[in-house]
Amino acid sequence: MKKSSNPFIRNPILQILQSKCKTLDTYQQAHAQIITTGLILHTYPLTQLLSAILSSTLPTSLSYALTIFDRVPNPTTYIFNTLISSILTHHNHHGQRTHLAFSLYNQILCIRAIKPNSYSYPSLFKACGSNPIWVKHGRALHTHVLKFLDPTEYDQFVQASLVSFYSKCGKFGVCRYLFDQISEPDLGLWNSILSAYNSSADDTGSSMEVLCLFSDMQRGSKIKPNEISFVALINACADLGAFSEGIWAHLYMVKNNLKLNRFVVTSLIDLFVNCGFLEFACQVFDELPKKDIFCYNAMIRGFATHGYGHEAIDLFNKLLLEGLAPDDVTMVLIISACSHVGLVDEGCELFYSMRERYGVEPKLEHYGCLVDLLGRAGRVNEALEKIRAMPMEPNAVLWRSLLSATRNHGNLEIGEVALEHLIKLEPETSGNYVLLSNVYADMNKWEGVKRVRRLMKDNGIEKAQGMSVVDV
DNA sequence: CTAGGGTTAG
Repeated sequence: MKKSSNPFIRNPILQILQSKCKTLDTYQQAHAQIITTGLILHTYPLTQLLSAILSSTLPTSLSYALTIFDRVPNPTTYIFNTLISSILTHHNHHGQRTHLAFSLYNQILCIRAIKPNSYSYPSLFKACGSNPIWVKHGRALHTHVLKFLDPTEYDQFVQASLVSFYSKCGKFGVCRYLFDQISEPDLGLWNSILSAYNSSADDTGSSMEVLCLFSDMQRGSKIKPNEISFVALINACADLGAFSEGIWAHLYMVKNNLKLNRFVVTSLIDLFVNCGFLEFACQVFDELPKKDIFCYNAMIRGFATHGYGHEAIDLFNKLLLEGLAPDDVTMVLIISACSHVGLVDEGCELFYSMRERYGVEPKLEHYGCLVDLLGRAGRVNEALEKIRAMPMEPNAVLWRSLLSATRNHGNLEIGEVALEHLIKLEPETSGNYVLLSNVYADMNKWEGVKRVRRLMKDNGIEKAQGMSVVDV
């Protein structure tokens, strides 16, 4: 009933906008008609035009929309809100337009006749959560919510976006506090708290918490979990290795006709891989019609961690054939898969071509793979050269990888170099001193042994029990 | 009246 009160809903010009109009020309024609018919003076048609332009793939869409907007004499909150969320959802890759969205929000505050409403906030909180630069602004925005929204406006959308925002900046206590204040959370809110505990997965307690929350949600029985809820649940099961709970989730989804979409399948692959059922992982992977890089990465990781390096590499080639772009994670997985099956040259080749061929900038982890690759193959000198030529500071993982290569292939000199660096990076780890001392002993460098003992004393390290530093 | 939230790997 209420929808029919919108007099513009069946307007043919607007219907053209809502259909697929692809070229700039089409938008300009619609724009011209909206002006000549006077529709431009009405908020709704104007907003339709703006959001159609902003959701298009035209390279000039943002500036075009802003040009139109600049000529609007008295923009309403509704227009601002649409503009803000369209910009954030369609033009905010890498967060480069968050600033623009905030300046539009500020304009709402500056215009005396209007004020923000509950639609103004969710997309802004979402943007603030996705980039640490904007966390401060998100917190400030929270105070605005309390200041400008009256309790009836403070709805589940705003609350869900707040819970999710605080979870992305690691404030899980705040998430829980906000969530517990809500007497009847809707599905979106349940999902935001489930995902919040899901992403704090550094302690297993939070995965247990996801299982508990999930059953709390079901106890009320008013709320039916959807795909998003199950992604959180299955991820938690994967983290805990809770195979039977995971299987239950999988079966529930199938029985209740929930879609095994790419998010769900990725979490199922992790579950099955972590529980040691690689065949199940393959099965859900194969049955997924539209795979993205995340699914592939999960499946490649599955093969690689179970020792199937060649299958991992085959899958990598399949992903390329499908026209998907490998990302930095793919490259880590695939280079280390090469390393594990002894395809040293192939691995090096992948490393050296990753920037040019796949557009992935080598990061510290990739150098780690390279060092591992060369080190396992006994090319210890070469590995050291690579570490020295890296554009960033090598970390302890890298030096340790080199160290273990020197131990497997008997190279005391480079072992010494690696340990010197390890001791600098981790002066607290007594084992490093012990190993270095042993290296010196093996080399008959007794003054080295003495130096290590002095170094230990200077750094306040006691000999660990059961380990002996060679006595001179 | 119209608009907004909750999903992806070491």
